Amino acid sequence: MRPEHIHVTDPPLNPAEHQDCRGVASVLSRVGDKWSVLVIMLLRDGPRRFNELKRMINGISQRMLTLTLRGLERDGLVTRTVFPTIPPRVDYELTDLGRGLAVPVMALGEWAFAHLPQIEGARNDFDARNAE
Amino acid sequence: MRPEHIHVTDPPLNPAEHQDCRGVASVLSRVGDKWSVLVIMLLRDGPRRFNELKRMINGISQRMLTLTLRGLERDGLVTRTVFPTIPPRVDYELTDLGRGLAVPVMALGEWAFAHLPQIEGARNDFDARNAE
DNA sequence: CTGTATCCGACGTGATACTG
DNA sequence: CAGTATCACGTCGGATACAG
Repeated sequence: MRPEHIHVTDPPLNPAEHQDCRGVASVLSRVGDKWSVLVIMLLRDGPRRFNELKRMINGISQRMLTLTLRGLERDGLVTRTVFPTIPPRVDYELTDLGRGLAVPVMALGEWAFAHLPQIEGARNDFDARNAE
Repeated sequence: MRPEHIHVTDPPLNPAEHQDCRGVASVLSRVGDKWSVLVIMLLRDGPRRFNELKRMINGISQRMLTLTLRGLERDGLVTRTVFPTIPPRVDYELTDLGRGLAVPVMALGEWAFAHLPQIEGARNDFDARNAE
């Protein structure tokens, strides 16, 4: 979920750029992980409770939802507010940063959705050629 | 990406939408993997040979470069052309599809770059609070 | 030069059981 | 309800050796 050391081009890269590269990669890897984007999209409509999210994402385990939300919270993309009631209630809500991230992610998602046929076609062709 | 194609709500989800969701996720996961985006960015300036890429991405193993390029080729994002010379020469080049993907990926990358300070700040705060 | 084959450790993910 | 703890398994990525 959080790959460090990403890449190091030879001489033409100063330490500052190197840091940036790793940082950007860490954000990209968050987008690529299995549940984060899904959670962000669900939170765009407003705050949600833990089990509410769990039910909406049919198929996620309690453990992975917790880990995903912790990761998003750590990056400042989501806030976690606990209501000290019984039974306990915890709301998760997108921060401004999280809503900002949602914009380019949506663009990427829409591109993916629009070109899914092409990509899946290419995969089928490739697999067919490879199977010969 | 439209919400209805992202989340997997419980009853209100037909098989077709579910397929779309998985497809989009597979594209997102490609963006999140360790080397693919980097390779795509390097290929934006034109075709490159295998070892040329390997040298540019100091730190990638031969194995991972091969696997990454195969994956990109399979998805129709990159073409692989072999020159039957001695020694052999193989050129990799972005397809139109690949160049198209580069656009939203760049947007995401620029957002990440611009907000890196905020994200890293949030991480530090979170880790500091957690360390208490 | 451009790969493939193999081994291995690290990590991500899920299932299950337990707690405040 | 909202987690934490533990285990088990599969995949990912790197190192190395070898091949066409």
